[in-house]
Amino acid sequence: MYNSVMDHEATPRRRVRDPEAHRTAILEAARAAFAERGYARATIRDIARRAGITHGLVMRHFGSKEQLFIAAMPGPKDLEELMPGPASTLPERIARAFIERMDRADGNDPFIALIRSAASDEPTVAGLYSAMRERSAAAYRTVVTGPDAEERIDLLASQLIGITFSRYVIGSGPLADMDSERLIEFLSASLRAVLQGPEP
Amino acid sequence: MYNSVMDHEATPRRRVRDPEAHRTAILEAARAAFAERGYARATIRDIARRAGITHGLVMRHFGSKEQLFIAAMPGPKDLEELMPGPASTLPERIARAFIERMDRADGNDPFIALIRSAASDEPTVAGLYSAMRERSAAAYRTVVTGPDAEERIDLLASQLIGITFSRYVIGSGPLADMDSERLIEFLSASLRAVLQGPEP
DNA sequence: GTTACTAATGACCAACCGTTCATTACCTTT
DNA sequence: AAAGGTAATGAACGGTTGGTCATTAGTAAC
Repeated sequence: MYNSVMDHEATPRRRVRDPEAHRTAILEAARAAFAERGYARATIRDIARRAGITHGLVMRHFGSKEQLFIAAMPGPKDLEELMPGPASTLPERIARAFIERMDRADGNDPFIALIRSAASDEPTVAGLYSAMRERSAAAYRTVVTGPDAEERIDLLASQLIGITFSRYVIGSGPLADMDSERLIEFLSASLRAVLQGPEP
Repeated sequence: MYNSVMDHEATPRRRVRDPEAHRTAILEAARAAFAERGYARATIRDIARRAGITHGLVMRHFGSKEQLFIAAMPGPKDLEELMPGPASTLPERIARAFIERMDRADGNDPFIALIRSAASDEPTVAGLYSAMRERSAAAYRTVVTGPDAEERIDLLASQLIGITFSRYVIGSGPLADMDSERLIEFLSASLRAVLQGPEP
């Protein structure tokens, strides 16, 4: 009477006792679920289903949905990989590092999962963008000079954010289908314009 | 026993009979709620509370949450305003039209509300970006020529998307604080680089 | 074979959601 | 003043969610 939904299966589930394997399976399933549905719409029951276990076990391993999200998502290290430190030939290096890393990432990549999750949850999206911007600033502050350096760096980050959504979040259309090398060329030209500033 | 949540108030609510005023109040409240919490997390009860009426009345006026969302959000006209048709001096006109329109918009602007909603809901974000891209293509296809015109247009759209998130969704940091005129100059230079393509 | 430990299960709960609908109160028309 | 129409209310419902917990079943040690 209380719960009209079947929360059980017809035949009792065969028990597999393997906590470590289950833990990693949950993390993988969580990344996929958060990426597909976003944090708010992803459910623990769905994550458990993907991992081939019950939702009670997910709670046992990670305590709460939020702790599971934190455990599944990447830390600052991944951002460092995306935007490596100062380089002499700036635009090309920045463009190449970003595009090549993102193009290589598969569906289970934690950074891709974070970006897709961010598209569905407000606190997450704010955190992601501030992280990307802060990382851009930390990486390029020493090589981007001038009185408006901070603004140029922010414009740089905004370009990366725009590419990210068009190519990796939506995942279809001309930009998504574009060859990596040509995209890097275009992005380099565009970043150079931003870093050099508006010249007549 | 069935519903443990209080769905009523202690003293009966004083009834105000004004369907038109209520309708517009609901639409305003809906834009605010969707912008703040995203489509999925926004609730009809909260929208009704903001509008000063009951959630039953929201259902009466708009039938369902989805229909309310559609009614509250802007149509293609707003995108036309954001990205006007072909112009001779492309980058400057594109940059100016976009930035000036967005900077002018207040918190209740339907387009701002749509963008903020998109940051919290997956179907919405996909719809928004495809709309922005299609509008970019329709607006600039006749003036952007060459074999890779579609890709350049898509890159243009991605830059607008990136600026949108950094400046208008997050709303803080160097790019958000930047003077409109300087931003237009920077964006023009960046768009020119994309539209002209990578030249050595 | 028995015991002890704990991984794993699944029934249950409280809260909240969108939606429905009988009831009520306001306003206009007679 | 009575009636009719309908704007507005709020109780109820079915469904889903994150979280709890008593029970069960694998497994290793003795």
